[in-house]
Amino acid sequence: MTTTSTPEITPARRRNQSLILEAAEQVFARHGYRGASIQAIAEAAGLPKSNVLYYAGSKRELYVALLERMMNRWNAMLDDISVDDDPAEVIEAFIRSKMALTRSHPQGSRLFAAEILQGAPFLQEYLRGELRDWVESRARVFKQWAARGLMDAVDPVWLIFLIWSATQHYADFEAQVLGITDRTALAGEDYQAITDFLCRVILKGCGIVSQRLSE
Amino acid sequence: MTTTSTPEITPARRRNQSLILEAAEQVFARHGYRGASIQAIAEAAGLPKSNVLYYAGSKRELYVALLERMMNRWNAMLDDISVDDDPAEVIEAFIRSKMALTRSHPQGSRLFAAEILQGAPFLQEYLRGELRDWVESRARVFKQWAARGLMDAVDPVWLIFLIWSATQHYADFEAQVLGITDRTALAGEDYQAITDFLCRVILKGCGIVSQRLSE
DNA sequence: AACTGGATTGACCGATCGGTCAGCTTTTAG
DNA sequence: CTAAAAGCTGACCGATCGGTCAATCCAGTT
Repeated sequence: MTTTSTPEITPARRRNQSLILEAAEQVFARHGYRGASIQAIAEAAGLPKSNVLYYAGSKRELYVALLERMMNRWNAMLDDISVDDDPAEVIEAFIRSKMALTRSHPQGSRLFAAEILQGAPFLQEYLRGELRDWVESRARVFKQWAARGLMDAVDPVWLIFLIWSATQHYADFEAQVLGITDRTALAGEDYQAITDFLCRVILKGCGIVSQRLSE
Repeated sequence: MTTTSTPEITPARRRNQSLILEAAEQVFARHGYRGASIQAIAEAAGLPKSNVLYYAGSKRELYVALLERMMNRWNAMLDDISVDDDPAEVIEAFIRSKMALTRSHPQGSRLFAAEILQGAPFLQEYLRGELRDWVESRARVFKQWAARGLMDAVDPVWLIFLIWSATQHYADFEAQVLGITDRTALAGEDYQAITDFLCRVILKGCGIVSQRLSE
């Protein structure tokens, strides 16, 4: 009620909350919901366990807050499309923005993967609601493009899953990618090369001719 | 005495070991190493906790045994190739066998994913050794094919990751796939359609002309 | 100086964790 | 048959789990 209007409400509060969120995202992503312990999160944040619970409320609330933050990032990426758009542009932008999300928020991506791996107990509703609707609306446009001869008549849903999986892979399986390529981290140019590769193969593979991707 | 006329060496032993392995694979895949509890495994197997430990020895031993079983399945899939082989045949067989593994052993695939998600603490050596060698040998052949004009000059390692991720997705993200497609399980014809889709898009996307994939 | 309301944390709770072990039952060997 | 071996499991152990709480701390305000 009696909110201090103009200045900073709580200087240290935001800092600690941010510390906790980042630490929790890391631990939940690595060990899943059950495997994560508040003690481990507290140590990663450099705070006592009680302080983590003071800000987070409970383990469940903390986990849900992290999922919501990640789904907001995800939703911010999903803009609408129309039949009159250029398939090449739309699908390339789709691949690039998904890859950018994977790259900018690898922990969040892995958190999402861990949630799905354990059967999506907290995201069932989102998957069967919002996300399904979004996929179906895209699928309809893809089919219209195919009918107009702008791309091959591939199943749009499998295509969307292909793009999701191929990009998501570089967050979820980072340990494998780094181990096999003998790196300690993927550089910006690596992400650039991978994104270009995926755009090229997927667009060509679906018979989408792009005037912007020369070669 | 009059129990079995069949000459099995250990009747109940194999049965219980099998029960435990299947139950453990399910629980480890869902909740990761730390999140899995022996109690949960025991309940899934329908045995008392002590009995699980009697056969498994320890949680770690059980987990390692499951990883080894899965890596054996994986290795059984990896046959050698030569420059003189047909790229279309080899890569299509690659996609199909990887998809068959995903389909026949989804729990094992998810177990592998959970292991990689937590930073591959038990599989580091395998990834940086055997598997890296295998990828590099394949990569060399792919490059030779490209030099001979049999396929586009794409980076072979990104291509291998594309195939792995696109197929692995249908085990690891099964909950998402089922939620979005409004199914309770993927049917055999679904797997058939997805596999055909992936072969078609990836082969075409890499500029590999196959005489067997008509249309 | 006294007051105050949020921030902080050590101590503690019952539940569950992985693992041990003594003792029971069942199977096998002689 | 008996005895030894193997299979099995309830009871229990110290450690850790998520969570609570009372006590303390601290920056403003009066």
